[in-house]
Amino acid sequence: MVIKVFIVDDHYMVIEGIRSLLQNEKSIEWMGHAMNAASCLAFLQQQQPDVILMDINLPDMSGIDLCKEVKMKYPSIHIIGLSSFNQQSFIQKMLDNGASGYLLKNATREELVYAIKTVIEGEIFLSDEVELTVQKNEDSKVPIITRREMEVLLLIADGLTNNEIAIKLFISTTTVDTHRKNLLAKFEVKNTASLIRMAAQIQLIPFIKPKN
Amino acid sequence: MVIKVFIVDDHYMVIEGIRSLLQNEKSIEWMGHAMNAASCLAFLQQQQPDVILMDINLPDMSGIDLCKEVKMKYPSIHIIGLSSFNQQSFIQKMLDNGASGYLLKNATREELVYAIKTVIEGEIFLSDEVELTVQKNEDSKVPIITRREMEVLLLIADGLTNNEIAIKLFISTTTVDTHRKNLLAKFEVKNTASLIRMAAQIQLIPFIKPKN
DNA sequence: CATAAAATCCTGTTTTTAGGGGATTGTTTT
DNA sequence: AAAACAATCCCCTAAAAACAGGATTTTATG
Repeated sequence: MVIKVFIVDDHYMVIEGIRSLLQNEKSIEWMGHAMNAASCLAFLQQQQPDVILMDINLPDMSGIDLCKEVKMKYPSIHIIGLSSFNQQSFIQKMLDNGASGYLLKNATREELVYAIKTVIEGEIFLSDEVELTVQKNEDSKVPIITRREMEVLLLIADGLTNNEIAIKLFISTTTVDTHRKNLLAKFEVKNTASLIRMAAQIQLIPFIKPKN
Repeated sequence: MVIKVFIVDDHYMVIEGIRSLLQNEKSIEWMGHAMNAASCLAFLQQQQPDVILMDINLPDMSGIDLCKEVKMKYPSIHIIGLSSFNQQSFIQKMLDNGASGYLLKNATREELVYAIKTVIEGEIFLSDEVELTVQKNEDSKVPIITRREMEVLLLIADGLTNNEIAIKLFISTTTVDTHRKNLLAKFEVKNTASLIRMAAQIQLIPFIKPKN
């Protein structure tokens, strides 16, 4: 049985690289590619692959969200996350959203083929380096914050003081301070600098700074 | 005349992708690849290509520094920067260090070939999108900070206070405060939160937090 | 060698955060 | 219905950062 593979990545060179790596594999059929989430979903309405290799960073939607949506609509498709970074937070989220594996972009042909064959069997595949990270950073879990805390976090990142945030949200400064304290506690950091850094790294803070 | 091309990238899939894209180009000869700066430099001691496609993010040394070193030792080699991100700061630094062009990883075969042929002529090649960014973000210029300011910035991002930084760097707390003031001024922000956010977004702060 | 830039240090004041305690009202969730 | 959570508010203290306005020494660089 031939395994039908589809890829979603916004880097043409990566698509081409994977295609090239797979072209001599008789047991794998290349179905094509999409360069964003929208065209991926459009493609899936026509045909369904067995495995999707999905980049984490897409222009229109994060791979994490796309993964969730695809698994909801087509539960039988196996998804392998794909990215350059060995970021435990992303890997965890992908797996939580139904992904069957995670592959780094410096993987070899052998790893790639093995990953596809593993997830088809219903098993989980993780790159060697990824597994190490998952074990190593087991303690550094992504904090669960509330909606209000998120609002406050974003305003802190925008450079507002507690007082300015209070005015903006029509609440007392002491309330803002409490939210801030909770954020520091949940992120297990002791000041704003570390808080913003962590939040930026796990991509809680959007890149484009909205003008007020 | 055949153009000899070499590539330095730590992502196997990108190497394979470029190789695949170039394999039918008769005017281009594939010399091979390196997956880090060290093996690139080792290779150059044996043979010299005409063009090097160089990733910005390498495991052992930044592409920006490697670019400088290569151009110093082998001025006749043309270097094209390669990365996933359309980051004006990196592009500028690469060009300052002697690169002849900058290509995004979502470039097509045509762009890739055109880029190689352009830089061989001694001209500068920039991806279309890159050129747009260079123009678009002309106002939001990347601040030029000194080495010491960079050290302080990283320690701030690590969550250290001025006093802790002072102890670490064997300088006075007031000096750290001055560096901090200069950082705020150069980034045109008014507090630490905005500073760290901006620094994280232009990728001045490394992802993997070094353990002290 | 002269000038500019970088790195160092200082004295203040004001504002903002961090840390330690609370407490009350709703809203989920079990 | 009780427990857990979210969101709101309060007091107090100490530490840290931001703001202002200096100065000196070292290190590059034309």
